[in-house]
Amino acid sequence: MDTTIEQAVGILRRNQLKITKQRQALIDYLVTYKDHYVAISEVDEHMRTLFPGMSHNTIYRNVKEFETLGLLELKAQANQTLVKYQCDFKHQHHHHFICSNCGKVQELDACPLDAFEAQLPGCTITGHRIEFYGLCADCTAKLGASKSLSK
Amino acid sequence: MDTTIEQAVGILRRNQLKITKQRQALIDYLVTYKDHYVAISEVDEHMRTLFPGMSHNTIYRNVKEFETLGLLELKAQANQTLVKYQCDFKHQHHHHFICSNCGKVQELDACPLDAFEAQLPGCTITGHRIEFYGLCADCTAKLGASKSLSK
DNA sequence: CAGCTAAATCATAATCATTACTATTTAGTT
DNA sequence: AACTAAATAGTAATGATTATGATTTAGCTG
Ligand SMILES: [Mn+2]
Ligand SMILES: [Mn+2]
Ligand SMILES: [Zn+2]
Ligand SMILES: [Zn+2]
Repeated sequence: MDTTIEQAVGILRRNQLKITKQRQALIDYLVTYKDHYVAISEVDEHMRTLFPGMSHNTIYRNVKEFETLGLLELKAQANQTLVKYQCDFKHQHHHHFICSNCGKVQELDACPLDAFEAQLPGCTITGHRIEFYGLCADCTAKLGASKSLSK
Repeated sequence: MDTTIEQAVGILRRNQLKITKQRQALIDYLVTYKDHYVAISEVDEHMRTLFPGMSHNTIYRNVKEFETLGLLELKAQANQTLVKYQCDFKHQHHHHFICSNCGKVQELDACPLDAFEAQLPGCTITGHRIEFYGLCADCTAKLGASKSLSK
């Protein structure tokens, strides 16, 4: 039974990508944020403290490459791309609840795709994104349910 | 019975915003794209052909202001913000199907919020986003259902 | 209609995330 | 140990968005 990191390295290997110390460190770092989105600029900043002078290009390129391998999930935000380690490499279909306060991501199951398909006769549905936002149980307990937060 | 544009102008008026020719033109332009997302850079470009030398600042500021008024919907994309005229000013809750080929947006009803709420005990759900992507009926007919498109 | 004033716009430049490019280094192989 | 394609470094460009201070104008008042 491989660790999460060994799984990731295995994926790189299977795709004939070289295992560089920069990529190792990138994976290590992202795994520690496994269930949170991180701004890519923070990733950039972190990598450049580990490897002073590391090229922005390298960081951004690897993040994108890792996404196409299914290692990471990217999420466009205003003026920022967010990065999250992929919850499951088997790509089991699921959706997310994201805490607006602590950033924690929880997985949800059940997918209402079928219900919506019926409303789109003649269309070809190639994908969908379903996300819920709010306060996780911990943050609800701490902050109360009365906070007004971004949708 | 007001036209769509008169409704929009009424909203500006009710919020004590001045009706400038720039804002008029911005509304006019966006109404013609009523059911499509447009890249804000295209909006910028268009406005600056109508008003040569118009300040980027003015365009971006107004777009954002219009969003807070519920006139527009914004959508973060990698390196670009997309803009769409709000389908309905009454803010009836609904979700979207977006054609990856022609960009047309169709509204969907039914909302699976309840089903997911049950999976989040103790959490406070403040919002959600549900979007489907693919080919609309027209594009499916034209292009066939065999295209592989971005999720 | 002329005058007033806060709001809006202009004009210009700065910021900041992301990307481009080319020289150099290195992982993985033989 | 040598080889080579792939990866990285180093440097600068690009392009969307925002900042700032001067100028103009919409809407109001008399
Ligand atoms: Mn997940
Ligand atoms: Mn709509
Ligand atoms: Zn689904
Ligand atoms: Zn809903």
